[in-house]
Amino acid sequence: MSNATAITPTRAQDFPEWYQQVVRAADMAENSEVRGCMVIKPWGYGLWENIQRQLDVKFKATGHVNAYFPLLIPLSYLEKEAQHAEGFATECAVVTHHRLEAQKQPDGTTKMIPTGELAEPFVIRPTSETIIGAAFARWVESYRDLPLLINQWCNVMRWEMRPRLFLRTAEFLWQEGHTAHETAEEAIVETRTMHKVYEDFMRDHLAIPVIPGEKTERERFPGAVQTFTVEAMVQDKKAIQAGTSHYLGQNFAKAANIQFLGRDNTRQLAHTTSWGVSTRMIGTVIMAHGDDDGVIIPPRVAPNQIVILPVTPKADTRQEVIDACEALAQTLRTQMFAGEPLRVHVDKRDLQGGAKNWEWIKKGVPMRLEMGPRDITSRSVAVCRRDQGPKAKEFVPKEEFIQSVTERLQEIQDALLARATALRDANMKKLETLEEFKAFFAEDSEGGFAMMHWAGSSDDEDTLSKDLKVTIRCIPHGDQFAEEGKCFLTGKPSSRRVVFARSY
RNA sequence: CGGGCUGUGGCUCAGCCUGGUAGAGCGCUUCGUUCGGGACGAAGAGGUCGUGGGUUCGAAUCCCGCCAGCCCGACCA
Repeated sequence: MSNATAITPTRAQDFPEWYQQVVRAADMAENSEVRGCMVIKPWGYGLWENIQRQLDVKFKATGHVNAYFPLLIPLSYLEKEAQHAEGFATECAVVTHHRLEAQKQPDGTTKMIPTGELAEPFVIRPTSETIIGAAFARWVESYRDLPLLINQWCNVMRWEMRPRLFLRTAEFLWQEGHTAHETAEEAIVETRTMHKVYEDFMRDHLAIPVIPGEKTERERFPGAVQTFTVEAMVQDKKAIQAGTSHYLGQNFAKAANIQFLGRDNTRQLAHTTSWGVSTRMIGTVIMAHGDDDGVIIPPRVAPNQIVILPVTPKADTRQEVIDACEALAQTLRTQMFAGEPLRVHVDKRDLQGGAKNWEWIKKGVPMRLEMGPRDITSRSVAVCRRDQGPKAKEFVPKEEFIQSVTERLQEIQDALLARATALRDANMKKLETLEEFKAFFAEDSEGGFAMMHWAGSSDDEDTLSKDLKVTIRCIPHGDQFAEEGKCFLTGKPSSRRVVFARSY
């Protein structure tokens, strides 16, 4: 029995269900017994580790250092910045007690009763601006203490009503950068620098082209002066916000009292920024690159870039084949790809070859190698690329393969980026009128990114959001968006197009 | 937080209307055949049917309470 595709349903049939099935088939994560929280399994976590390590290099290269702050935030801290507090109020988990009392029940069981109520409750961090701000206030006295360039890798919790693996979970992993600066100019440069880091990372490491831009007031981070975003398009033509960086002005410095004595001997408030990406990136990778046979992971971030599948048709040559595979793996591991040693795995499990092969296809390992007795004799390997069909197979002389392996991986990386770029470009349209706009986002139409002239208000945005379920994803940077025109809704003059889309 | 639905072996579900103490497919184990390959056959392991109470000779099945989860909205990295 052979299915046409490994994943049912296909993307075209039911994209959300396809996504769930792909995550499961790739063994990346599962829903846990804790509502809204997921178990990230080794294959999914391995991807996160690579994202984390590679991003961390970029953070260090731009002058940041890592630190760690408490999981629990005093409730009063959240009350310091009104907009911020309001923004997160509906999704906070609150810790109110600090001990349990074992209470024997008549039926012999034990119940644990929370006691020891806290005088001031703690909130499990939904983000750490407030508590890091309090630390910054202690650390900063003089302009000589600035800038502070801190990053934290941690978990946060937002009590989401409708969780989905990786895309929206109650607890998720992320990094949050927090910086404090002497001047607004410096803080804005920092915000833009990190925005660029995210853009580059998405493109060069995850093979996902993004549209960098600024959020409108309505979509802005609560308490921020400016929010920058990188917006990616995934295969159902919806937008997903992949990373944000915020220029916070002096709002949080005021709230947390981050003051310093300036060069002119006056007391001044610092200018702060924050920026982050989360495990949502994994969901973005899956939806951007996956096909009807499962996940496709870009080589640069794949937990294993190459899996070697020993072909062992006869018991008496089995060990010989496995030894040859191990030897090849060792040779490959001495090579570097994008600055890191190749990650090669030999799958020696005693399973049927076909089942094993399909397992790795569904997991999205970029390259599979098959080696059997005949290949040993002919000194060749069978090479299968995940960005090509499941049956596509090229027999390559072993030495030639070893010489060309990193180029081949780069080809896959490039092919994925090219494919994702083509998809995005094919679904980005410049539209002029409200009628065109409505047709573009009609229930039965494909949708995509609509580039529109816009001069409407936040209320206008609200209306469009309610009626058509579309939002302004960003006011994009870049010359191709700069042109004179008239707002499609209000008719007011506009000098730049904005990007509208449905979003995750 | 509003509206709808569902809780049965690891997973997906049937059985419930018309009460008689459990079934299928997938997965798992073993054996055999096959295999440059997501195969086939046979045997087998695994469930106090979410939970508490009620009706009944007898409850997965009927009634009431509770709990949990899912879907559709509002919210969101």
